[in-house]
Amino acid sequence: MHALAHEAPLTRSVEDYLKVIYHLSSQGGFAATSDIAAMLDLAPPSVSGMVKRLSEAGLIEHVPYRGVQLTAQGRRAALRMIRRHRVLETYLTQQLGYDWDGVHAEAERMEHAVSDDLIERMAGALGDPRYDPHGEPIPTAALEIEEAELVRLSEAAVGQALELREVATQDPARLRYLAEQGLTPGAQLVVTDRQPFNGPTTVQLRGSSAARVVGQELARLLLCRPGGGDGDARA
Amino acid sequence: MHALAHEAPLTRSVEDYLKVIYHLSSQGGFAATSDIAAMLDLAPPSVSGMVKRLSEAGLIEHVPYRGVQLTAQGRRAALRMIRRHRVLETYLTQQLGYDWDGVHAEAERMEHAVSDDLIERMAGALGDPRYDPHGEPIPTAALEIEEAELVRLSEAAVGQALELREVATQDPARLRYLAEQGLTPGAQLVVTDRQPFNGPTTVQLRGSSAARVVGQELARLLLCRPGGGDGDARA
DNA sequence: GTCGGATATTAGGATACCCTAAGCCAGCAG
DNA sequence: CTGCTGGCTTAGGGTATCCTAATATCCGAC
Repeated sequence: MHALAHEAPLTRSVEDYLKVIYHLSSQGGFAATSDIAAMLDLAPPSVSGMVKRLSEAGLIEHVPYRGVQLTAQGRRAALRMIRRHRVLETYLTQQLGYDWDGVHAEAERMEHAVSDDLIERMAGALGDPRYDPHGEPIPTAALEIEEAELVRLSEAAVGQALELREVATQDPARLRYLAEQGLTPGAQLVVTDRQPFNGPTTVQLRGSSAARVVGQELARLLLCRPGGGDGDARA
Repeated sequence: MHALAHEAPLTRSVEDYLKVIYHLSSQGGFAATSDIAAMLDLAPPSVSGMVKRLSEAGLIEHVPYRGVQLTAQGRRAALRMIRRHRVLETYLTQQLGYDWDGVHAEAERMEHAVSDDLIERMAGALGDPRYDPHGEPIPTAALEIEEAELVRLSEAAVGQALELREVATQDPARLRYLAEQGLTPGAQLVVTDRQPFNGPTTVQLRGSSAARVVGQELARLLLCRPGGGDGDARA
């Protein structure tokens, strides 16, 4: 009989913690408290305190001096916030004229305030979108999320054809620059060159037949699906 | 040199207090702390504490044992919240299919979370509406609000032609019932009868040629403009 | 003109969250 | 295998908001 069925509603802080823990632990297993602190711009002791509360609430598992991981319950709560955020970003962009680089902050505040009902209405009005403006997959209402096999542009082999799928930053300046370069989700590209020692990657943009040189920092943010759309791609 | 130009951003609680103080003091001069407590569903001492902070912040004037009034600054902050709330209600109703009786709670939460920019985008998308779904006037972006001369249906003279302008409640059950009766803003009506001793008012609905009997409690919520629309009305 | 009850305020405490400063632990350097 | 350093946690405060219980004030009834 569902032990903690009626949890108290989560506070804004808790929702934010869960979201960053989700992101930090999505690759490796544990999220370090100092990384959580850095992401939320808090002092590490504040995180230790919250970590205790979260693990008492059954939302995370804490291994002292190692880090934290989400429980199933915590993961659900995190995915719910991610769905909210991404639906909001998509709605604000498509319906209210926000730019993809300015929409993050607004969604960040709204995601704590709106009802699930509103989110579903927005999603419905948009035809249940599967990706947000940055190309990130939107969890379904049932909180299932697509786990795509994406490679960072910084690691793609020279000669490979790719489709740009995700731009993994919310920084407005970087987003604006990348958009100017035509590097938005859906862009078809071929890696034509990479300089050694973490040097820049050069890509050919299909459609515009233009070349772009992308430094390593930005190339790491560009998540691509191999075999982009045409050319020799077959697989 | 604008003394307190850069006030700290107001908290949600403060925003809520200012809004109810605005409503409570809009008629008479002072809002009583017990009335504020009742409206916000708080214990009176909590209000006393907040009242002290608000008056230190220059948002209200407090006369001990009498009540509070908004300062010019507090009034501006209250009107800003009222604009936000009413724009949100209008947007949610017109763009996302909310009913006029269900929209209040959603707007109540969102009004604390969204940016002014979003409010103006929503207002723009709606063509800068002047009234919300309940007929209440929406303050302009410059925070000017229409002060209409409205009479309560419960006090209108028998025989008078009226236009229903505002429905002064947010209670979903009452709103739903009134909508079923065709009593929504814009309805044209004529008072045909009133029973004594705070008895019900009977109105004739133009257009539907139907009669409605409205008890005193509800009739007090229906704010009307005299000389409704047609018939002998000329003024 | 004083008493009593309603209303308001002060006193004292709880919670959730944040911080800085001080102490603890794990694992690598030697 | 010992000691140091950096990351983590505990200790101790601070703010904002709420509460209950106790006290103060106002005002109409008599």
